[in-house]
Amino acid sequence: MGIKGLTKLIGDNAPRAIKQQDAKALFGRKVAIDASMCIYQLLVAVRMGADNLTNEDGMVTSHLNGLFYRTIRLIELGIKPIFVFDGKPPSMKGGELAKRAEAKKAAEEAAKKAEEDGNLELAEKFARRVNRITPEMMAACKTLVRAMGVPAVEAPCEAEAQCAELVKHGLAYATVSEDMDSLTFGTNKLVRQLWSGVSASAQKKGHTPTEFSLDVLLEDLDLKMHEFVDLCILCGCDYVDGIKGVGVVKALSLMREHKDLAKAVEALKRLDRYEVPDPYPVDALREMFFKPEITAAKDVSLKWGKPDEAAIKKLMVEDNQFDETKIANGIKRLLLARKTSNQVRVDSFFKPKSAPNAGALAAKRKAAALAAKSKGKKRRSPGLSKGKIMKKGKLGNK
DNA sequence: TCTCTATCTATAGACGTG
DNA sequence: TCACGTCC
DNA sequence: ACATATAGATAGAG
Repeated sequence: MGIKGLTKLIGDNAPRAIKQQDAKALFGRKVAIDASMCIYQLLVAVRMGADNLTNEDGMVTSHLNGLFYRTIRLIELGIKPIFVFDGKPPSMKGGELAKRAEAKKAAEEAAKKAEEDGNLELAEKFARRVNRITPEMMAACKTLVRAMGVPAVEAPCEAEAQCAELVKHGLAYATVSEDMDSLTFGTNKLVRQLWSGVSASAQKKGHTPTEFSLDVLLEDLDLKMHEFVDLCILCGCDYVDGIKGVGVVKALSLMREHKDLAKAVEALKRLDRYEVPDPYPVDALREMFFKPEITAAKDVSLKWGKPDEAAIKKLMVEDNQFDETKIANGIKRLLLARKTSNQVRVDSFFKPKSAPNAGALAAKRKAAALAAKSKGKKRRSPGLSKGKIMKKGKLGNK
């Protein structure tokens, strides 16, 4: 998912656009969270052996557990979350890409894909995915966060695109997701791995939230937004496969040369050692990022209210058999934390920490090696302790 | 030899307890 | 503080 | 979604 190799491209060519910082740096900020991604993560991770946690009816509840505690922690950190939920899957992901762009070739393409199991596989995966996370599960998540006094936004289509809309219009400071195509959708700030810096247990693992800045990245890559979107498509995205032999580096140089996806693709087609997906509907692909189906920011209202204690208990304890004492404790924490979150952010308080530049990946590795040797006690960067702790963890697991 | 891509492989949540 | 077991 | 997705490491192509 996302854009193939984009993280590396940014790390190598626009390291200024990447900042590693403590979750505390988001104090007082509103953040638009890609709820589906968050829920997927929880479903994967929270299990007893092979099975998820379930209620007495056998319905999965792993995601509720995580969502409950994560929301509490965010509020405790003074961060104002907005959970944004996916709507219907975009038509282009269902293999209908061609249908919209070149209706004639749709059938042909489907057949071809069945043979070489390119996009079709992706489509199947997507369908399976939708089946596993039931509408009831999503509904329960919305009920929970709303009961906790946190807004839940239902996107008409992709949550990523909706998050970007909220950020573009100042309703949120950043999108929280692991998916790099948030940037392609035009969010100016993207925070990845937020959860690493949120829960007490995750913080120990040494990971830090990473903030990407679109404006800086465009400046340092010397690309206009539309050229950046073209670049992302060329690298391979959710809507079209990449081209074999063309990675981020080649894609960037192609964009530098041609300044235009259509021209770059034409150039590749002329060299017959590249297999360009056919059809390659440039305009329709661009439209997926520039005109995604979203609810306009002006039609979205966000309210952070007082937790509805009874509603939380009904959902968690009565309907899903969570431990009453634990839930009560959580609610207590939530109520207490609300005082903190009502404080106003004072920007001057948050000095730009000159973060250990997450950027130049190669440089980082070198630095780590060097640091290991000299053991100088400069700033204790998360990167340093990370290595240690992770090694320990690895041994412990085995 | 070097740069870039393709391929392989390890890892995965949050909390309380002892 | 860490590693582990449990959460539903 | 541990019957997967991702990122970092490394092998290998050009």
